[in-house]
Amino acid sequence: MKDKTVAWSTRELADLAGTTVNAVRHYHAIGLLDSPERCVNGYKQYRVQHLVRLLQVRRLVEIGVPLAQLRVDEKAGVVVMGELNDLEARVEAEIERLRRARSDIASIRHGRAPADTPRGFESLASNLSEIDRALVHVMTRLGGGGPVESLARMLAAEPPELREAFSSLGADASEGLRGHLASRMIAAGPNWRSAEWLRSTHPSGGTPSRDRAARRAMTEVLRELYNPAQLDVLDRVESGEAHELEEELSA
Amino acid sequence: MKDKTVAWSTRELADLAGTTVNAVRHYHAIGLLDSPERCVNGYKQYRVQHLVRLLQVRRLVEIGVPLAQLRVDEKAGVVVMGELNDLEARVEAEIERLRRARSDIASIRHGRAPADTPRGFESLASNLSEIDRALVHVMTRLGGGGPVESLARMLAAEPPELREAFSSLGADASEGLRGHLASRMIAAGPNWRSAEWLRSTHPSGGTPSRDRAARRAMTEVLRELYNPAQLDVLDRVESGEAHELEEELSA
DNA sequence: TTGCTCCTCACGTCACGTGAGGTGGC
DNA sequence: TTGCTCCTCACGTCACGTGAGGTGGC
Repeated sequence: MKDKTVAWSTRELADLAGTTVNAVRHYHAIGLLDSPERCVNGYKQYRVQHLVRLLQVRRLVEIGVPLAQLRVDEKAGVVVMGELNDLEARVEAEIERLRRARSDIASIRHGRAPADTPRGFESLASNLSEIDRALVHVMTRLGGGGPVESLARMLAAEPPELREAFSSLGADASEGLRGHLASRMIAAGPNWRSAEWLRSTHPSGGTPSRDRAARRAMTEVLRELYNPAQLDVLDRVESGEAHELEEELSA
Repeated sequence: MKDKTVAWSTRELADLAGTTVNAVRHYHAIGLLDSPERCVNGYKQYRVQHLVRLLQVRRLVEIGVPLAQLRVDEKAGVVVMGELNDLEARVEAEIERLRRARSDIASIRHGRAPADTPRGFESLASNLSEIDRALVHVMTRLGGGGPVESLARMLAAEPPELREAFSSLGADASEGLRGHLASRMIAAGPNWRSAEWLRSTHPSGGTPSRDRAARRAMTEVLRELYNPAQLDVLDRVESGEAHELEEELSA
């Protein structure tokens, strides 16, 4: 019979294995660690077998194996019930997700943009009104996370004084003012505040019903964010652009 | 007064924002999303303001901001209560952790090693007995995650037939057999089955009491894993090596 | 009447962490 | 007696997911 001169308490075992007493107790609760003998006062007396088992479990946890995939076999010890293949794929996917997050955070910090700025607009966001930012949020999302660069380019190309003029246009702006602003916006290039972008970037990004819902939502959002005069200007810009396109084609 | 011709149900809102109805309800529960008006039948009627708010929250969740750090201000919208600096550091640390995990998984798969093999032993583990693997587990952990290469080198240098001879040594092996095996092991190079490694790799890796506990644990583990004959051989190897060292020094 | 969508609780998940309340040896 | 360590429940965490049980319009 072996001597049993040395035994470890829960804390000692946890320290030796570089983990916590709560983790040890948790592994007992889910059956990954056998109950050790008790001292007269009820204290647990862990031995080498428990330390080895605990180290095996901890190592598997370290590489990301879910505890639910572990079984204990009397002779084989701890057995993993899943494929390392799948585990590696999950870890890989998670790394990719976090890499994107880190890159986005860095861009947001670098561009001094609001924390919720969508990807691709970090350097532009600080120049936008809250309303325009809200529209960008909606557009990028309704675009299905698709090509966001064309929208960013249009935004970057918009002259600041023109953006300011549009943003501050009163709901009761005169016919002349509206017409003038519309002409300036047509001359300045393509209009980004338009559901047109949705049609171009994802002609059929999802199911037809999803597309329809997205376009209807876009129209609703424009109607909510801008006042009647601004909406009128946007209408004129859109039909004006269409008119220009026609002229170009017939030329 | 604005027309209210269009409103979205919970599912429609969730679909537009690319999330789930449960997430939307959760944001209501923790006060991140205002309750919308209800239709006569009790159905929720979400509007543009809710969509914008939801998109802001989702974007912040995407980059990893904990929901507990979000507050809603009537005019400023969603406000982040933490530093992006800290967030970036946390994400960075998590990426590093997962990278190590991925790299370890790849090594384990490549070396066809058991899933719980400690880092650095992936290519050696398949040649070890369960008992030797258990010892490696304990040693790497008690070494405090320190320089594991010297141990791996000693293991790699051990001739397979010698390892086999030691592993299969019966508890009642004769004096002659034990002496012979000890000589062969001394000749083969430094002995890895020894608490000596602990002393060399971390002369003071933690507090003195932690060091003492680690060495005592190591001794206990050896006594549990190997039989009396094997332990006797290990003793002889250790004192023999000391003897050799002495001779070397006096020469 | 059947299916479909919506609603509101209440409880589950995952790997532990955090007290609460009590014991035992110095 | 005070401090310290150990013990066992029971409940908390985080961001939702999952039924259960009921309603309303076609």
